[in-house]
Formats: sequence, structure tokens, C-alpha cells
Amino acid sequence: MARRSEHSHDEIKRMVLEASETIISEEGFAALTVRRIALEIGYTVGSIYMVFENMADLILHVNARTLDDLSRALEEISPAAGLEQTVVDLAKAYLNFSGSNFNRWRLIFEHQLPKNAEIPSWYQRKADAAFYRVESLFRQLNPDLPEIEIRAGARALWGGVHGICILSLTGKSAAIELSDVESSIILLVENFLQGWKAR
Amino acid sequence: MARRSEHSHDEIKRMVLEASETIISEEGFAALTVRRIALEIGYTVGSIYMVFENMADLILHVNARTLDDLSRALEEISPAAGLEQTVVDLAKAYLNFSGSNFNRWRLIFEHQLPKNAEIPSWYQRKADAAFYRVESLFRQLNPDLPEIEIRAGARALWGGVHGICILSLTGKSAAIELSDVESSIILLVENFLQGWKAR
DNA sequence: ACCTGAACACCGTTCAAGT
DNA sequence: ACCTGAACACCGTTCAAGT
Repeated sequence: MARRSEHSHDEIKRMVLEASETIISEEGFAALTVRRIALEIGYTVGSIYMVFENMADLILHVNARTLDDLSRALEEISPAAGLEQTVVDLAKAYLNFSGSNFNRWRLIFEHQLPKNAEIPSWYQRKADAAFYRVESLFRQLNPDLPEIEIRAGARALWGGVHGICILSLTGKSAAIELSDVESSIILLVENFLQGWKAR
Repeated sequence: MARRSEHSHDEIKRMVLEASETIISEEGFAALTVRRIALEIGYTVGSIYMVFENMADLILHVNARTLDDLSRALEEISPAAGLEQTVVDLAKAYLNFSGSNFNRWRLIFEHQLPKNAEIPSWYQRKADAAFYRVESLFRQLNPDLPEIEIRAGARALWGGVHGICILSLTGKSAAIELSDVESSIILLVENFLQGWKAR
């Protein structure tokens, strides 16, 4: 034991992240422990601290990958006939992603960084990237509005879509069918845009 | 020690809940441990298991009290001139509550019950109660709509309000002023209702 | 240099033993 | 009967020691 050098640090990093994602997805965040990850990748606890500062740092990187996956899922949505329909399609894709990657998706919003920690800018950029499609659609939707209002509108609606996903998927408001959630989202998006266009 | 009988079980229960709320509010959920609660109320760890099944049960009761406080805060909002304005006022009150009771409010949505646990019906009723005002306003707003659509509309909008609160308060989308969040909420509510009325 | 694994200071939960 | 507190099986994190 010791001095194995079978994998580079980058490789170990990737192994840790992939193992973490599997554990989170299959058993939930509570099941994620250093010892468990170590077992899964065939190293010992200490090794994980070679490639990540601590658990918080590890989770930040797990979340970064989830944000990348989310951005990719939204980028894959091709523009529909109308701008409004594209917004609806994006919202559906967001719901779909949050449903299929529920535990990983939750973690993005639930994990609070230790006390006075700053969000690193490379992470913030990934978070903003997931917003990009919606924001640019809002710009096309109402090109004459000042940039700040466009961003506010996109943020308001997207916050709304997010909230419906959260409330329904965490099942706090009675048993709701997924099809009903989709209806709620379409309801929100269409009614909001109805009002928005009239500005 | 032992056999103190200074407090009834109901009193100890209340002491545990109040100590828990203080710890959560001031230091966050991560600081809540049985040992810490025991220290705070002047009993030992074992005592807490006399009055609550386990930590999950304790948190459920903490959340129940938060839901009660939230319902009360919303009930205090008196009807404004128009129905629309009342919805806006309720949304503002919701934002205000989530801001002033951030850590307690977060916990309602973040705490996932152990694997196959059911949400008790007494708890579900409290969760529904917080929805009541919004739902009845939607009924007044559009009395001819079938009940199921009214509920869907209320849920869609309230999910939206909730989402904006979450996204802005957890600060995942850049630094946002609280006044801007209020603007976002007003934006969402007004635009949504604009579309909703036209149904 | 790379990695181990024992050690430390914590957790939640239980339950025999004290009064 | 009421409550204690030691014991158990876990945590995250560190770091001297092995190869």
C-alpha cells in the first residue's frame, strides 16, 4: 500500500465526482460520506483530501457538473415556431431535468457554503450560463425594453418555473401528478408572457 | 440527578422546540444537534428522546410551528382595495416572512423525511392552511372556473412566488437587492394575473 | 511523492442503572 | 417513573508513518 500512482490526481478527481454523483442520485445526499466514496473508488479517506479541500469543496464541484448538465439540456432545446413556445419548451425541459436528476438538482440549491465563504466566480459563471437561453429569449421578446428590465422579467419567470418544480417534486403540497406540474408550468409561463407582451 | 420532575413532558417538548428554533434561526440548521439542544434546556440527550421519536420527528414539529407562524403572518394581511392588490400584498408578506425567518423557512422545504415515511395528515393540514388565503382569492378572482383550475392557478402562481424567494435569498443568481426581489415578485404576480383574468 | 489508516473531536440513538 | 450518561456505530478531517 501507499505510493500506488495508478491514477493521476485529475483521474482521481473525476472518479470521486462520478462516484459522488451515483451515490447522490441513487441514495440521496445523506448517503454521501467520504468513507463511502473512498470505498467506491478503491482508495482511502485521506486520498479524497488530496484532490478536494473538504466536503464542501467536493459538493461545489458536484454542483458545477450538475449545472453543466442542466445548461446542456437547455441548449439542446431547438427554437420552436414562436418565441413563446420556445420559452414553454425550455420550462418543460427544466422540469424534466429536475425530475430526472432530482437529488442532484436539489443539492444545487440546498447546499449552503460554510459561513463566510464566497461563491467562486467560475461557479457563478456556470450558474449564469443555465439562465442564458431564457434571458436571450426575453430580449428577443421585447427588444425595446431596457436591459435591466429584461433581466428582471426573465428572472421572475424562471424563479417561478423553479418554484413550481420545487414545490411539486418535494411533494409538500399533496400528491400531484407530473402531468399536472407540467400544466402548472405552462399555465404560469403563458399567463406571465400574456401580461409581459402587453408592456 | 434523575427523577427531577421539574417539568411536564409537554413543557419539555415546548422547551426543546423553542431552543431548536433559536439555534436554527441564529446559527443555521447545521448547528442543531441533540447535545446542543440538551445543553440549552438544561437536560441531557436522553431526555429529548422522551418527548420526540428522533431528530426527524423533532424537525417535523419545528417545521409545523414555522408553518403556523407563516399562516398567521398571511392571515394578518387585510384585504386591499382590489383582489389583485391583495394577492400582491400576500406575496410581499410571503417574501417578508421568508426573509425574516430565512433559516426556519428553508428547513420546511429542505428537510426530507426518512426514506419511506409518510407526511402525517396533521402536518399536511398545516401546509395546506398556508395556501388557503391565496386559493380563496383565486376563487373570488374567477368564480366561474372549475375548482380544479382555480387550485392549479393558485398553485402555479404561489409556486412562482416561492421560487423567486428561494433563488434570490439563497443568492445563487448574483447579488440581488431585496427591493429588486420585491419588484420581481410584483412583476410575476401582476403579469400572471393579467393573463389569468383574460381566461 | 503518494497514499494509508489510526487518531481526534464530533454526530444520533439506545438503554442499563441510578434516585 | 423520570432522567442520566456511558456505550455504540457512525461522521469529517488531519497527519505521522510506511513504501
